[in-house]
Amino acid sequence: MTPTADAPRSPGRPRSVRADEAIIEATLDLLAEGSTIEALSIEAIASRAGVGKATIYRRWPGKEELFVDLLRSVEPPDPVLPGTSARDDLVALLESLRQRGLAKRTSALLHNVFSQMQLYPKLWEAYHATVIEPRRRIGLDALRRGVAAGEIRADVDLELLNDLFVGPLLLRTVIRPGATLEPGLPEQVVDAVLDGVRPKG
Amino acid sequence: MTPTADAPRSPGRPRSVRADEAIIEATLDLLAEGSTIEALSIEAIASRAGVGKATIYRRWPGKEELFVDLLRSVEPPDPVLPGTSARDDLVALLESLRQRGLAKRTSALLHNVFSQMQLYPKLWEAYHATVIEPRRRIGLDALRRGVAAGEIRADVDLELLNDLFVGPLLLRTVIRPGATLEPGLPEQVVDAVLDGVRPKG
Amino acid sequence: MTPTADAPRSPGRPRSVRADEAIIEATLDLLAEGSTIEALSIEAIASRAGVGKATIYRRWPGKEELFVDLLRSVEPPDPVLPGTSARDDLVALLESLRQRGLAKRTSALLHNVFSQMQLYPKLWEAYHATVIEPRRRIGLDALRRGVAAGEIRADVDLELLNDLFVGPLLLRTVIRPGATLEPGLPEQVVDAVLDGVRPKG
Amino acid sequence: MTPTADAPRSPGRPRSVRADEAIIEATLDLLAEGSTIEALSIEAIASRAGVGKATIYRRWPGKEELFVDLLRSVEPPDPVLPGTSARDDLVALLESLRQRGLAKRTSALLHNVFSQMQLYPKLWEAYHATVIEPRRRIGLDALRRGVAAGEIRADVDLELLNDLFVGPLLLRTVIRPGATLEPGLPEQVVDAVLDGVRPKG
DNA sequence: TAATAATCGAGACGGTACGTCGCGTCTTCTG
DNA sequence: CAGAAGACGCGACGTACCGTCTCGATTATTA
Repeated sequence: MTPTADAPRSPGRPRSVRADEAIIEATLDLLAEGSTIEALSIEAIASRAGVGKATIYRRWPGKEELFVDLLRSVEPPDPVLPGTSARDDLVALLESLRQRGLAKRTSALLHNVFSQMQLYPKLWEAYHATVIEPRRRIGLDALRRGVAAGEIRADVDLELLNDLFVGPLLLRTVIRPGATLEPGLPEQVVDAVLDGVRPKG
Repeated sequence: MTPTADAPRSPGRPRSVRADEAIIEATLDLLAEGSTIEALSIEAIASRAGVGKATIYRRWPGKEELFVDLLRSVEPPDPVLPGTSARDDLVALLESLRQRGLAKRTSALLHNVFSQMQLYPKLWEAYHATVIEPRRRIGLDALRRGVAAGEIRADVDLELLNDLFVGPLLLRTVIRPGATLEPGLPEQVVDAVLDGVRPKG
Repeated sequence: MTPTADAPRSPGRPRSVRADEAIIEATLDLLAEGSTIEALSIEAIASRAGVGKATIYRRWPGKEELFVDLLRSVEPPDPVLPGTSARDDLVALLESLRQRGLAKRTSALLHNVFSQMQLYPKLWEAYHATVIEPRRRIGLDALRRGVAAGEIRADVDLELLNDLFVGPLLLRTVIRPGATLEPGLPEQVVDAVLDGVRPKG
Repeated sequence: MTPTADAPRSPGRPRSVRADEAIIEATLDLLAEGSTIEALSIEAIASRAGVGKATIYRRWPGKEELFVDLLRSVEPPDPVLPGTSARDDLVALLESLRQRGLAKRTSALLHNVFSQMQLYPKLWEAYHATVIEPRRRIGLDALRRGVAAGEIRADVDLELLNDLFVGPLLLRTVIRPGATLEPGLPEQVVDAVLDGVRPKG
């Protein structure tokens, strides 16, 4: 993950750890001060970090890659599912989404970067591949187990079903920031989708 | 809405409607050709539109404001619901969302602009108030009629239910822009949420 | 000379004399405030004069032509030569040059415009044709009369001779602006060139 | 003189000498092609020189300062006088003036830049001190030797006499560009001023 | 211990786009 | 008609960053 991963030890002066830290620190500082990604120039980072521009480019190909590393470092770990039932797994999954949504709202940095991420294709793709997709896969696995266990109908498109569960949370977090993310939300969503909303009988 | 809204008629030559259109058209063209917003320079728009840069800056303070107007200009009109049943209404509502997602241009634009807008609270609020909220209200009304008609359980949170229907479509359009939006999707979503996904019996 | 010269009286609303005056006045004001010709935009003149730009362009094709009129209005009249002798005529001619040189030094406007004139070919040519050339012709005529009267050798190139007389004055006025232009200068120059500077006998 | 004068060696990549030369060369080219100074944009110079605009602005604050340096760079070296006689010295001096006037580039440049310079007193003074004054001094020395050798009357104001010799050449070069600067001109001027133009006897 | 080699801060390089200003022309409405 | 007002397409302004490229000066490892 970090740019100074262990290598076969090459000759010459090694990369400065102080520079690594100074770059990261300067970037976080500038983001915390409210800079947009667009306004956050490599030149500004280098200047703030007291570092040459080339020192940054030596570590990352561009702005976006730097942010990918930055984002991954603050992303919470994948949720661990209880495995007791499909319902429990789905609730746990949505709960972790909810927690992140809450964190996102409290962390200026996260909010700042998240909302701009889609403008930077490489950044978005990297985030998609390393964060969103794995988590989607976890959800699909849980659904498959649910089908196998007879908890979920076998004739439903699981991709769609997954979106059915995740959609509302993501909508409230990303599309409609400010919406409520109250504690019971995951259960509500899961039960509504599992049971349907037609009157019984 | 448009920059040349009706005014008390100021002196001097009036803004050219042809220029208005040329700018909008050029921007949509460039976006449709795959330009990201950050790669979409005012200079390129002006050149493509056959218009001076100042003519653009005379209308909008910057790129962001231009995109908000653009967004509104491509926004399809509110859907007309058949009113035959809650299911039909919801399908019609989601179908209009799907159509919007399909329009390649519109989708690229939505995808690009949505996040940017969140950085400008007032602009986001304006868009929210004039586009998102009315449509949400239409959905909520349909759901209320469904409850009254006995098609939907009375004990469900309608706000949440609305998100349940809309979430998947928005997720696929905005969050996961490459995802499929096949013709039957609205029906699938509506039926899945109405019926639930537990095995029958 | 003025833009509103007498004409065959055309139909429609006549040119406003107030506008004429306002334009001239505004230009002189701006020059007096120290604006360079370059910084003196038509836009600034129009704004200062409370006049539309088209009103200026209706009178003069461009900036330079406006200045030509302005310059001519402050240029002293051609000198009247006594005609008593070639020497007297030349002294009178150079005296008028000297007077203008003195005026140029005292008038910020003249100094300002003169020193920039050469940058504006049309302005310079117009000035050359209407001011410099006629005065040169007057000098040449005086020289020819001197030759005819036997005061000046017949084998001298009169064009060159004229430059010999005028050169020093122009040099001190234009090229070396701080140089002295003391009262007796014209006589000194004329006598030196007429008599030569070799020791007598 | 050049913008890259010897300095205590500052950190960072040093200014490119190739860029220096390319800028100077491009400007001279454009001037030689007949561009007026006002038509000579920094953008055109940069483009012609294959250089970024910033590279020019890094060296000179603006157009004016660039031209001063240019002027000095094309200024021919001070003439070497034969010393055989005052007449020979003066002819040599004027010949060097004539040569300078003939160089098409230099002439165009001189004509264009001279006046501009007068608007910037310090720049003018610098040019005066380093170019004009030394050359004037050379002329004055030659005249003094002429007086000492009995070639020139002792009662003439040498300052004025110098202007008498130099004036015509400068007039034709700077004030009346396009005038003839034929080969024999220096001799003609020197002889005319030395001998006077009154009929002999 | 010396040579070698990759690093460091610094800053110049050729570019692209920025947002502004003025050009000279062209509408619009008002006198 | 001419007036002012001001928008139009155009092109240059001077600035900010881009990502790359020298510089002289440090550090390490290898010989």
